[in-house]
Amino acid sequence: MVRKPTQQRAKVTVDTIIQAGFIAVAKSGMRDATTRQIAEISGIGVGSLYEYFKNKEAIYEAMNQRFVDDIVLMLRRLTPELVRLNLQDLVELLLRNFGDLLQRDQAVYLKYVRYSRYSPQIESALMEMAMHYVMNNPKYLRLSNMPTITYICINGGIYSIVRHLSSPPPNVSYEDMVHGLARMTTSYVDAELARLPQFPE
Amino acid sequence: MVRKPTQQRAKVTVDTIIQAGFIAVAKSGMRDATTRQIAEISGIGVGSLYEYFKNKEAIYEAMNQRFVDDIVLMLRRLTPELVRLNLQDLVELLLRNFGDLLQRDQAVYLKYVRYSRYSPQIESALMEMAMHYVMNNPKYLRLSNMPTITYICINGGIYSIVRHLSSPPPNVSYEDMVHGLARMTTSYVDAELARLPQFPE
Amino acid sequence: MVRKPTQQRAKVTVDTIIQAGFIAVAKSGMRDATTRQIAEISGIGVGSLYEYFKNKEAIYEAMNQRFVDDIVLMLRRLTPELVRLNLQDLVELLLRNFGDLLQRDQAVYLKYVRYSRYSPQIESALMEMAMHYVMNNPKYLRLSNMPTITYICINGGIYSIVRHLSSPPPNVSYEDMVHGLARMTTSYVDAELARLPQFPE
Amino acid sequence: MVRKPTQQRAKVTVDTIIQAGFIAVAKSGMRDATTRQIAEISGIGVGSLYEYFKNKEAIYEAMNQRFVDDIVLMLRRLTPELVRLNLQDLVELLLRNFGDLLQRDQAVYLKYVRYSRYSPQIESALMEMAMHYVMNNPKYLRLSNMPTITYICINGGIYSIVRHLSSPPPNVSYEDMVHGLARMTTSYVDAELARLPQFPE
DNA sequence: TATGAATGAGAGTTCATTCAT
DNA sequence: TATGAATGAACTCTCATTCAT
Repeated sequence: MVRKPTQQRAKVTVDTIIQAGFIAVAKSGMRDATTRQIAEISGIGVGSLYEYFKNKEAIYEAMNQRFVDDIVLMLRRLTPELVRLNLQDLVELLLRNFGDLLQRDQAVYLKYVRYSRYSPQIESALMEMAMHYVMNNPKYLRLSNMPTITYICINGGIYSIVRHLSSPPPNVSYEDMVHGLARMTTSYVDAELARLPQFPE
Repeated sequence: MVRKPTQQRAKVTVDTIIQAGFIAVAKSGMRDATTRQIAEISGIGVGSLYEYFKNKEAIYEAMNQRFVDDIVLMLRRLTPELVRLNLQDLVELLLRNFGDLLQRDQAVYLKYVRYSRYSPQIESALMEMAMHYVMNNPKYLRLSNMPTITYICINGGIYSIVRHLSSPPPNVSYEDMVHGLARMTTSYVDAELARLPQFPE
Repeated sequence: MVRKPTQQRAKVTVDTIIQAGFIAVAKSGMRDATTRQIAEISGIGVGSLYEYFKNKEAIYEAMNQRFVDDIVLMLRRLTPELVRLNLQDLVELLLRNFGDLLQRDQAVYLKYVRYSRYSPQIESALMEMAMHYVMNNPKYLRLSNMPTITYICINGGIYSIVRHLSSPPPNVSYEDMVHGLARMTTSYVDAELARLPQFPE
Repeated sequence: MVRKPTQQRAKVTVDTIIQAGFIAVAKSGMRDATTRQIAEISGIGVGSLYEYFKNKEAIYEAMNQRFVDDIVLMLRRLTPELVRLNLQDLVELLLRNFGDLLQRDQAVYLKYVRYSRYSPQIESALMEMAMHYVMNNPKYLRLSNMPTITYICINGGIYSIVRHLSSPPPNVSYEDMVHGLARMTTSYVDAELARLPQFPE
């Protein structure tokens, strides 16, 4: 208790740098953000950056990891609740949480997401959640083209929301988007279920 | 008649540079593509680049314009045919044409699209096409939330296709994507129509 | 004749840079000479350095090559004359020429030689000369320990001269050195000859 | 009596740092050895380096001093024995001791010697030894060009040995070197004696 | 006294842009 | 008009040195 644990001080500094990285990228874009800029925003010297990260690329990698971790964490936390909802509510809750994540902290994630490479970890977390959902709602088990449906709804949904948040058009509100995407998903899934030969739900 | 008019020679050189720009960006990414590289691919001197473009940014802008123009041109050409199709076929034809455009010339557009900013011109062209379609298929006039539907289907559809072409997952084929997106669109639209109070079609 | 050949202009610039490199190293030492300094002395921009050399190390390598080439050239030019002299005169002529080479151009070579790695090319050129000499003076053929003698006389001689030129002691003149090294060589060789069993020369 | 006097503890640390300096320079060269590296090898913190030395340069100076001291010490210890030997044996004994010094402790001195500036202290110690030798062997008193002879034999001898140890050539053994240098010295000195006008020994 | 995290000047290097030819 | 050698601002990264603990 006398002196601060080295471990923790370093952790804080690393966090500060990563956060500064997001701010710099949000401000200047990934291409034009400089190590000096990141150092300045962090409030530390350029040299210190290199005490914690091998090089600039390593900062970007840590940023990406942070982003991915935050999304995965959100998904894991939400899953127990999601699996109990109907599809419409699931999509709405998911999108709202996703939107909030993107917009917190001056929307740095929203601005960053443009530069982020697609992460298999996010993919896995989403798949895991989907599997839990299907296990709780076995009627969807009959859908043979689940992968396609999932791929389309997830990618289309995420991108639509991101794009909408980034530059919202005048005639479509965020509420419209959330409802719309939820309805798109449910109607698509229902239509696919309806096409199945027998035993309609 | 012996030598080509200056105007046209210049046009050809500009085209060459733009095409070289796409190749350079496809190869090195937008951040790492250099003017030297573009000049080399073009087969002209670095200095000459600046005869035709104010600076590097101007080349990127011209590239974006070329990309946008090609898409808009494709849309305009396709519209007369599209408006006569049912929704399912419309989406499929549109996506196939879009996919072809992205993949031609060593898929430079596909690699470029990651860096392209969203264009209101493409938006307009799509809206225009949609309007023509609705005028030819008046039943859709009753949909009050057309903007939302369009926004979602267009953005979601385009992004899903781009992502799929860029890194196709093992368990979803391109055919699956095209059919799936078409079905997603139709079922979504049909569901919205079904929700309308009276006079079902 | 109308325009300067590109080849030659480049050659001149490369030479200028190499020469500037020697001046910079002479002034600041190899460790503290900077690319900026070399550029300034050359009278060209920093960037231009990299038009002609991959990196700083490449400049140092070119400097070393230049140094080696100059010594080898001197040796080759001198050989026909040297082989006709007696040992005493050979050593004196060689050392004087070597001394002049080191001291020309503000003695940049003399200051540089401290940092130069030993070159097999110089070694070869000296050996070649020695072989020519022995062929013209067959009595030395009887020396079985020629390699040792050569190694000692060459290394010892060169280093003594370099050190003397770099910081001459008050009580030994350059003339003393030249004579002394010549006499050292001859008496050493003569002594070795004298030790041989029979047929004194 | 329980804990060592501060004075001595400091002495030990200084020694450790100097030794670490030699190891670092042997490993990375004088240009690329860093204070961090020296601290690491020492097993002490970077900051502590500056408790004992004003700056990096001071460490290098202490290293040089240590090197010089070791050589001078060796010379002083050897002198009583040397002055009783003939020239041939003197040179051989001296060179063998010098060679051993350079090669002990992973040959750090041998690797360091390349960077060491020439020391007047070593010079003096050698001169002192030479003077003792001449006083014990008065026949050499007649040599008027003693300084030149000494300068040449010492510099040439030392450098030849250092270079040979650093990269031994295939056809000259260390024994060859020691004998050769001894013979070179004796024959040179004898020849100079022989040139003197009268009273041959 | 001992530490090592923090510092920032300055290193090597790149590259969009210019301009004499 | 076409060129590419020349430029230098600005980048990433290193490391001798400091200082709060």
